[in-house]
Amino acid sequence: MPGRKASEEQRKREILDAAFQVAQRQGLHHFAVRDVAARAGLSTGLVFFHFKTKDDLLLALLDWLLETTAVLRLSPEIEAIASPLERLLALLRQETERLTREPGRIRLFFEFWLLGLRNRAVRGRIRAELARYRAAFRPIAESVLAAEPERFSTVTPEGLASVAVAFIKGCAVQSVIDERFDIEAFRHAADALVAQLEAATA
Amino acid sequence: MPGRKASEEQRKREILDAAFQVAQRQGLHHFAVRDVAARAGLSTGLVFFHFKTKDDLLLALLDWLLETTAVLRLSPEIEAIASPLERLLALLRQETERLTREPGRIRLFFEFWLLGLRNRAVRGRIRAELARYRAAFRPIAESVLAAEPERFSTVTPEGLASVAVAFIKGCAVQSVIDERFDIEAFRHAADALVAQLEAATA
DNA sequence: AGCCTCGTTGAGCGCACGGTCAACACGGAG
DNA sequence: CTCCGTGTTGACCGTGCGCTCAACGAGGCT
Repeated sequence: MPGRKASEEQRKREILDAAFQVAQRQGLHHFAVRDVAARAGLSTGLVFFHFKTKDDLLLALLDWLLETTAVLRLSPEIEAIASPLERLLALLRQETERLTREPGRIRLFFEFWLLGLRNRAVRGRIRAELARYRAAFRPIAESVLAAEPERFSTVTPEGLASVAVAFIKGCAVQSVIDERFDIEAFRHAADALVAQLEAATA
Repeated sequence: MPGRKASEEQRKREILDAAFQVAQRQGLHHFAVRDVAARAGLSTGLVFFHFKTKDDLLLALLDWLLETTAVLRLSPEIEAIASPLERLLALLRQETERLTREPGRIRLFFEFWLLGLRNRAVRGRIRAELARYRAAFRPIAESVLAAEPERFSTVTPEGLASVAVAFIKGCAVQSVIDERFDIEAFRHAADALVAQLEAATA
């Protein structure tokens, strides 16, 4: 008897924990509410009592993932770095390291990303997350563009920020599906390109 | 009566055409063999007669997608370009343009990519496709590294090629889910970075 | 004690879908 | 014409899953 009359918030956490484990093991494609309940040691009806529908549960899981995953958010330490280019390098290192440390969370993010193609609510959250991500690169982009305004006249800060995001997401696309993908080599190459930027802004 | 006793190859093409349409409309998540048969105007049993199982049908669809999609293959015209950096620009332009012209195929590729996380046969094909893709950038990467060997001593051609692939895939990750994503701005920013490379190799 | 609220249960309904199969139709070989 | 192989059909089965619901039980309030 795994506890009766638990508080609502506590129960929801238990269920979300179980949902996260099920989603990681089976993927969203084979994500079944029954399995979540079983893993949490609860009845299926109770899960539907707290989350009215499967879609609601998935949305709550996505919100929880985005809130608790530092992967896609900026840590305070990195936000404190003043130099834009050093922030760029720190972000790049943080994200590429997490690809090997927490592949499950990244995979789950991409599962939701794909789900967002067909589900409006999910799509909105993924879009917001990517926009937040790009916003973190805006200071870097602006300082780069300010260094050579005539050469980069047609380049927008948002465009440059989206390139930076593409670096990381594109690395994930390759590494998530291929454990032999050499992330270290990718990181070195990216560092070299940043060095090019430094030469241009200096 | 949509034709009886068609040749095996012809029937398979009809079924694959229908499968492609169903996959594009419903996504692989809701891909049902029944729907494929209905769209092709055939019975469900016949689909299973030509493709023993749903997985077989999906694999055949993936093979067909990779063969017929120039998105992920190099067109002969681009292969003919001698200058590595111009090839890079041509590839970049071709791929970013296709993101707006054929979003369905790119979406389907990513659906298979995700399916590959849990299906070994699919994973093998996706890995091979990404490897082929990186191989196309090897000449560019090698010429860049040869220009400044001491600065890029720790950078491998494969690593630099994977960065190039990340450019494109990372752009797709953002644009596929957000029709307001400004691909033109991304292209301009990427062009500017290539210009930096040119300055370094010159 | 009596009762009301509400967290909790698990059997069960309805449906969608993968896969099967007995029957059938058509064409060609003998 | 008969017979056989093969393309073709669609009803059907089994299963898995989203979701419901009647029933239960543990506090708390009067």
